[in-house]
Formats: sequence, structure tokens, C-alpha cells
Amino acid sequence: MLEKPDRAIRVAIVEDNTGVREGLSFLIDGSPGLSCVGAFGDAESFLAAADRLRSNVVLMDIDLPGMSGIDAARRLKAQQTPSLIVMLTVYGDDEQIFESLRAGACGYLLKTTPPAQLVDGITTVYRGGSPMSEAIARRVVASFQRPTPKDLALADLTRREREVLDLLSRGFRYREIAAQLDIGLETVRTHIRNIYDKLEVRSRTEATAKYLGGDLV
Amino acid sequence: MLEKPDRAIRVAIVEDNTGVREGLSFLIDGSPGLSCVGAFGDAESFLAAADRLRSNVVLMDIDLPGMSGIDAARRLKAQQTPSLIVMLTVYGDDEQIFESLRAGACGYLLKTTPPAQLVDGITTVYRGGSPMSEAIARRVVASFQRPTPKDLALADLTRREREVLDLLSRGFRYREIAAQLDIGLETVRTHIRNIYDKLEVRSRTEATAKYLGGDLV
DNA sequence: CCCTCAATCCCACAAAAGGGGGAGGCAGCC
DNA sequence: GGCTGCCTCCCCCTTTTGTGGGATTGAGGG
Repeated sequence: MLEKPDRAIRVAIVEDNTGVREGLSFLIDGSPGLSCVGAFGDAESFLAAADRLRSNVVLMDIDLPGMSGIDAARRLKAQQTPSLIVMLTVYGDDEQIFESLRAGACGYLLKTTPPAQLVDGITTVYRGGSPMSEAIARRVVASFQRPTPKDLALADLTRREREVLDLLSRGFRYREIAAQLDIGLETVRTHIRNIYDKLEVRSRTEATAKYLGGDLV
Repeated sequence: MLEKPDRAIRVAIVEDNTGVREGLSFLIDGSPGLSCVGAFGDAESFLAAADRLRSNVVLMDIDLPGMSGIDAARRLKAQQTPSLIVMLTVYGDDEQIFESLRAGACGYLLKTTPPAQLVDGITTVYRGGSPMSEAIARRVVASFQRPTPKDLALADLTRREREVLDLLSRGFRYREIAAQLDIGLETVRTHIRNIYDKLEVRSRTEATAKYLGGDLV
């Protein structure tokens, strides 16, 4: 039952707007090397069909009637189906970007993406890349940069204290830290007390949270 | 003192290999809209000159004699100079990628990047994007996805145990956890023992690392 | 009814961590 | 020469954790 050339990248579409959906389907089938193997108006019907589709790439809208595209991505990942998911949406707010990536999306394109770049994005994700609209990529990258409230406090730490804190946050015991730095256990304790003073914390876990910038508490 | 057209993107290069450095300089000056305003063989001399360069984009090698490109990026960010930093290196290991991004890099390109895409990357980062080689982008995106080895172990935890683990990972003491859950201290201890058993860890920090999916150790 | 399991609590002991104090050596600075 | 900051180590003590054994209740299933 071959309807399409076998080597083409099998693309599925989940998009509730009929016009957009058909436009995408048309674009994909009109692109050499790409084949649209399914187009769905909601996440539920897509998930129901996902198994037999054997799609390589899924273009997923986020704002769908019923289940959201993000939840759909999560479900798809939970299944055995190893599709590459590219979110295709009008929203570019941090919340949805990071939720999507956590849910397993490999790419994130805005609907303003020109057709040629959309096609390029599909081949890119299939090649092992992660297509993202420019502004999206910047936000993703920016998320790695510590907002630096911690850097201020951490800036007061001496070199040695930083070393100790680093090891401390990795879970090493005092004696293990002492061994690694080749100093005495009491010295480690002194450093740690000074670190706690400067960071205004009272335990290893709190210090780790501050060090890693994770505002856990 | 205008040596170059004023509207060109001012690009600085930090790269210890002379041949590569000159090649990059040549490429940039030969690209319309780009101007190489400085090329340095080490981080120190670049940082010393950074103020007067007024570069918009810095192409930064990582493996340099003396200070590493990552440290240089950190320093540059610490200065007031608001240059956009694009790492350009042969290394693509996770450690260096994420350290670079944390240090403030806005892009990460491998040296295998073709000249045309390199030029494109410079304009992209100047436009507000974050150029990354395909494999790099995928790693960055993948870092958001909980590797889910933890989910498997975590799946065995009971509802109560999850609650305790969550509080435990936030640094609360046993008695504080007990108070919040309105149970006895001994019960908390029992839960924690069971959690440690199931997660196969022996300390709070290890449990936290597994819970947060952060492979700290 | 018996069994399992989650959830609760208890005792005891050892190891680790946290908090107070003090102190010496050494480098750099005024 | 004094002063300061960093690194180093020591004492004593309390609190918190980790580990070993238990036990009881209640819900749910075979």
C-alpha cells in the first residue's frame, strides 16, 4: 500500500484551522522529499491514528480544541512511537516554549515562518537538528544564563570556597571533599561555615539550591 | 576615524590558530554588511582591547592559550560591554556547550560550519537569534527533556513518598517536613528510608539529584 | 479470612552535618 | 611595621541524618 515514494520524510500535521492545515498539507506534499501522511484537526484523533501513521515528523499546533498540543506531545512520547515533534504555533511565550521542549518537542517554529524555512525545518529535525525560530532560539539560550541574583552573593566567595561549594553541591561528604582538595576535614568545615554565612543558608541543600540558581524554595 | 562603513556589523575574532584567524577575518571583511574590527590570538589581549573595539559580535574560540574562551565570555559579560558572543569551536561536548551558554554566549557554531552559514550566523545573532550548529541545537533542546531514568525509579514511589521527596529536595529538615505534612517525625524518617531504598541512594543530596534529574555526580 | 501494602509511629545507635569559639602562617597593602 | 584577607587547622558541643530493628492501623484483593 504505497501511496507515496518510500524514502520521503513522513510528516503528520495537527492543526485545528482547516485553511492552515490544508495549506501545510499542500506545501509538504509539494516539496520533494516530504510526504504528508496525515492531517488532523485535534490531538485526540491524531493520537488514535499515530500508531499506523509511522510519521517521522509531526507538526503540532499548541492551541487545539480539547487536548493541547503540548499534552499531545507528552502522550506521543509516552507511546513507543518515536516521532520527532516540531511545535508550530503563533505563541512564543516562555511558558509554552519550555513546556513544549520538556514535553519532548525537538523544534519550535512560529507560524510566521516562511514556507521555505518550514520545509527546511522539517528536514533539519529529521537530520538531527532542532529548528527554532530566531526569537525562540534566543529565549532558549537565554534560559541558561543565570539571572545572576546568586552571582552577587557568590561573588563574595573566595576561590577555595567556590571549590568547596562545588563539591558540596555534588553531594560529597566533608571527608571526601577534604580528600579531593587535599586539606583537613576541619578546614573543609571552616570553609563551609564561611560559605553558609555568606550565602545566608543553614544547610547543604539550601547552599546547593543557591549555587545552582535553582530557586527551589 | 571611520575605517569601515558605519552600518556594518562590527565583528571581533578570538582564535589562537593564525591561519583560521586570518581566514575568518578575510571572510568577514569580504562579506557585505560585516566588518572585522579586531582579531586576537588569546583571550587576555582581546579583553584588554574590548572596550575600544565596540564590537557587536565576538566569534570566540574555546581552546585558547591561557584563559579559555568560556572564561573570556564570562568576563566580557561582567564588563559593561554588551557584545553578542558566538562560540566557534571544534568541541561539541555537553559540558562546554552548556558552560558557554551559562557564561553568556548567544550562539554556538562548530568550526565545520561552512563560510556562508558562518556569515549567516553572525547576522542572525545580530538580528536577535541564536545561531547553533544542528547537533548543538538538538543537545540544547534535549537538555530540557528529563532523561526519565528517574521517572522509572520514581514511578515506584507511593504518593506520600513523592510528597516527602519533594520537600526533602527543597531542603526542609525532617521535622519541618513532618510539620508540613502533619505527621510524626518518625514517619518522615520511615518514608525517607523507603525512598532511599527505592532510589538506591544513601543521602539527601543524591536523592535530590535523582529527583531533579540533574546528574550532579 | 488471610494477605499485602501504604501509612503511621516507636526505640536505639552511629555517622554526618552544623555552630561556637580560637589560632597560626602568609601574602598583599597602606 | 601594622592591618587585612585567605587558607589552614584544632577544640567542644548540639542537631540532623542515616540505618537497624520493630509495631499498628486500615483499605483492598484473592
